[in-house]
Amino acid sequence: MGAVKTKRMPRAVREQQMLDAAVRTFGQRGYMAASMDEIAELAGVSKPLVYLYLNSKEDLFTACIRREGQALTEAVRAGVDTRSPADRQLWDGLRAFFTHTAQHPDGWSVLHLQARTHGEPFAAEVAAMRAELVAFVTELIAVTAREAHRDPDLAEREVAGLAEALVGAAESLAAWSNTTPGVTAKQTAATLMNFAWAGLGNLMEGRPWTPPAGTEDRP
Amino acid sequence: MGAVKTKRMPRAVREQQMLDAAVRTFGQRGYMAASMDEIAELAGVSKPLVYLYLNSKEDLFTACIRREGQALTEAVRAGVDTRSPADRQLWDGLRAFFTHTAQHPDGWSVLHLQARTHGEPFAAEVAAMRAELVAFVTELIAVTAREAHRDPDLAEREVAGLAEALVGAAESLAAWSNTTPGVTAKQTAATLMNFAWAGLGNLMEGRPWTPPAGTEDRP
Amino acid sequence: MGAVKTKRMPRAVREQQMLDAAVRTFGQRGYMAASMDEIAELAGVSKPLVYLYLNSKEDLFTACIRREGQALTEAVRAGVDTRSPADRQLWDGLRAFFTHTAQHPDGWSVLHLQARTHGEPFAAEVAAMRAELVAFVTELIAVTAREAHRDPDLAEREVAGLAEALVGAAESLAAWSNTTPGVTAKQTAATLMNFAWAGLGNLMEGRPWTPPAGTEDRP
Amino acid sequence: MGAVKTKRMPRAVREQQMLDAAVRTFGQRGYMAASMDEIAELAGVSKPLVYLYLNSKEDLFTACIRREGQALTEAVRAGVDTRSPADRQLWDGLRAFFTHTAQHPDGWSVLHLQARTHGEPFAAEVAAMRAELVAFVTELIAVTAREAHRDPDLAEREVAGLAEALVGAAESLAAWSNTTPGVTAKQTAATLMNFAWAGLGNLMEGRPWTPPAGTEDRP
DNA sequence: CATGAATGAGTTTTCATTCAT
DNA sequence: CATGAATGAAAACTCATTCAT
Repeated sequence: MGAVKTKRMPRAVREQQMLDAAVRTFGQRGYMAASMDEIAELAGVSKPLVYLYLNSKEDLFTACIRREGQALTEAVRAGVDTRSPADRQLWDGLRAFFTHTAQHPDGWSVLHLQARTHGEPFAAEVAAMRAELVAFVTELIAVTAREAHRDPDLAEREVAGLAEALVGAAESLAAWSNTTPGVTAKQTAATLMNFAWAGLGNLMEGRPWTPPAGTEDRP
Repeated sequence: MGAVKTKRMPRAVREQQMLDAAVRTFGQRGYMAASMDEIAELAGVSKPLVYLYLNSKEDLFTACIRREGQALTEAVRAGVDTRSPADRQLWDGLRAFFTHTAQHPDGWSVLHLQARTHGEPFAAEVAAMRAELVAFVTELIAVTAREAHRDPDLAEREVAGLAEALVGAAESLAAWSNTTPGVTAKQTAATLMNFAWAGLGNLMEGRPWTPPAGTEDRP
Repeated sequence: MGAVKTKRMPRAVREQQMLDAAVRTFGQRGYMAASMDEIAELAGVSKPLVYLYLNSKEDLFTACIRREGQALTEAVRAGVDTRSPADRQLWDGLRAFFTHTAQHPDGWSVLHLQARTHGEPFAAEVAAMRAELVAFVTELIAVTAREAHRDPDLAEREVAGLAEALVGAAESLAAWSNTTPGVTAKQTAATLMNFAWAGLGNLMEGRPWTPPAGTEDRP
Repeated sequence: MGAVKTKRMPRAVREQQMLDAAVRTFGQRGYMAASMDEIAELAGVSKPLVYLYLNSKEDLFTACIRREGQALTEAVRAGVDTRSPADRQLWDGLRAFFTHTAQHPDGWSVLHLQARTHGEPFAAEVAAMRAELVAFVTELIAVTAREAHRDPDLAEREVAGLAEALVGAAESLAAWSNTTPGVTAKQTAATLMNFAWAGLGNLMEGRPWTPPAGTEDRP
C-alpha cells in the first residue's frame, strides 16, 4: 500500500502546496476564471482547508503575488554583485530576470498579467515590487550619470522615465522570449542590453555595446 | 435640463453608445468582472437590447477590441509621414501613440491589459494589431540599417527583438505616463526616443538624440 | 423588379401563412422551444403583425391545434361513407387517417405530441377533437353490437374502453408507420384492421379479417 | 410536528428526494416549463445542490427517465411468469403495467409524454425501454403463431405491426384509465385483453376471450 | 485536523410582448 | 397597414463561502 493520500503534513508544507496549485491555476486560467474548487483539487486538499489557511480568494491571490514577487526579486538580487560597474550590474540583472521568468511562466503570468488586470488590492501589491526593480535601475542610471558628471542635466523625472522604459522593455521581452521558440534568456538579455546601452543610433553606426569580460554564467 | 432618457435612436447610434459603455466598463473592471448589467445601465439601455445588437459578452468584447485597435492604429498612421527619414517617422509615431493612449485610457486598458489576459478569442485579435505596429518599427530599423550598410550583421531575429523591445517600452511608458501626473505625451515620446535612438551609454556621454527640425505639433 | 417581398396580402391569406409557419415550427421544435421570432421569420412577416392577427403565443398555438384538428377530422369524415357496413366504415376511416397523418407530419406532431404535453388550455382543445373520433368509433362498435343482438351484455364503459384502445392503437401506429421506412398507409390500416376486428386469437387460428370488396383507393 | 427542514442527509437520500421532485414537476409541468427553481424548492434543497448532484437539467431529466423506466420494466417483469402460456403472460403483463402506471402517474407522464416530445437525448432513452416491451410482446405473438403452425404466413413486419398496435393501445389505455374515474387496472387489462386476443369481430359474435384460471391477484 | 453537505447572491442569456413611427 | 426599437421577467447555471460532524 503506497501513500495514496499523504495526510497530516505540517501546515507550512500544506500552504506551499496550495500556493503552488494557486499560482498554476491563476497563471493559466486568470484570476476570475480560476475557481477555488479547482485550486483545492489540484492541491489535493479539501476546500475548507484552503479557507482555513488562506482566508479567501483575494487573500490567496495576494499571497501568490507576494510569493512570486519575492522569488523574482531575490533571483535578480542574487544575480547582481553591487560592487560591479553599472553596465555589468544591469547585464547580470537582466540575465537573472529573463532566466527566472522563463523558468516560472505561471508565476510571471500572475505578476505581469493577472495582478495588473484585476484592480486595486492586487495592482498595488505588484506595483510595490515593481517599484523596487525600477528603483534599482534608476539608481544604476543615476550612478552612471554622476560618474560621467552628467548629474545636473538629467532631471529626476527624465531618469525615472528612462528606467521605466528599460523595465517595460524587459517585461515585454520576457513574454516575447517565452513564446518565441529558440530564444535563450542570455540572447534576450544581450538584445536588450544592446538596445538600452548603445541605442539604435549607435548600433546602426556599428558601435554596439560589448558585454564586459568575465560575464559567463556563474555556477 | 437635458434629455435624461433619450429614446428610439437608430441602431448605429445605439451601438456606439453601447461600445462606449463597454469599453469603459471593461477597461476599468476587467473583462470578467464587468457585468452585462452594468454595461447596459451605463449605456442607458436594457440588457436585451445589448444582446440584440451585440450578441454576447464575447462578441461585445471583441467589438470593443476591434474598434479601439483600429482607432489606435489609425491615429498612429495618421501621425506619420512615410516619406520622412526613419527617426522622424519613429518620433512622429511615438507622439501620436502616446497622445492617443493618453486620451483613451480605457481603450488602452482594454487593448493592453484585458484583451491579452483573457485567452484565445481575444489575444489573437489584439496580437494581430500589435503585429502591425511591430512590423512598422521593424521596417524602420531595417531601413536604417540598410542605409548604414549594416544589413549583413543584424540577424533578422535580432531586429525583431529590438523592435519588440521598443514597442514594449512604449507600451509600458503609456501606462506610466497615464498614471504619473504632469507628464505630457510629448515628453514621454522624447524620453523614449532618446533611450531608443541614442541609448543610455550615449546619453551618459552627453550625446543625446536630437529631435529633427520641424517637429512641432501639427495643427 | 420582381416581387421580392409580397406585400399587402389580404388578411386571411397572411393568417394562413402564419399558421403554416407556426405548425411547422411547433411541430418540429415543440411548443416551448419554438420562438415567435422564428415563426414570424418563417412566415415572412414582422413579429408585431403576428401579434396583431393572432394575439399571443397561446392563441397562435390554439389556432394551430384547431386548424390541424379540423383538417384531420374532415379528412377522416370525407373518407367514410356512413351508409357502408361498420367494418367497411372503420377500414375506410383508418385508411384516411393514416394517409392524412403521413402527409401532414408536423400537424400530427402538434396534435398528438405537443398539444398533449403542454397543459390545460391545449390538452382540452385536442381532447375535444379526439373525443369526436372516439365517439365515431364507439358508435360503430355499438351499432355492430346491436345488430348482433349483443347490446345488453356490453356495458357502455366496456365499449368506451374498446374504442379508446382502437384509437390509441391507431395513433401509435401513425407514429410507427411514419418512422418505419417502407410501410404504406394502406398496409398499416390493414394491420390494425386485422388486429382489431379479428383479434390475435383468430389470426393465430388462420381466420383473419378480410377486407370487404370494393375497398380500393378512391380517386 | 414533523421535521420541517431535515438537514444534512447523505447524498444518496438527497438524490432520491430530488428525483422524486423532478419526476413530479416534469410530469405535471412538462420538461421545458419545469424550472430548476421549482424542482429544488419541491425537493426542499437549494438549486446549487441539485446541480452539484445531478449536473444539469438535461442530466436530471435523463436520470428521471431512467429511474422511472427501470421501475416500470421491473414491475412488468415481476408480474409475468415466463413459463406460463402466452395469453396468460400477456394478461399478467398488462395487469402489472396498468397497475404500475396507475400508481405512478407522473412517472408515466414523464415516460410516455415528456420524454418523447423533447428530442434526441431523451427520445432515444425511452425508445430503448419501449423496444424491450415491444420485443417481449413480439415474442409472445411469434410463439403463439409457431404453436399454431402459423409461422410461415405471418411476415416479420406484420408481427412487428401487431405488437406495436398492442403496445400503443396499452399506452393509450393507461392514460385513459388514469383519467376515467372508477376504472380499475384489472378492468382495463381485461378490456384490452379481450380486444387484442378475441378481436372485435369475435366479441360481437359473443365469443370473448376468457381469462385463464388461477388469474387472481397475487398476494 | 479535515471534510461532506449546503447555500445566497450573482452571472449570462432568452423570450413573449409592446410602443412610436 | 407594417415595422424597427425597446424591455420586464425569468431561465439555467456557477461560485465563493460556511457549518456540523
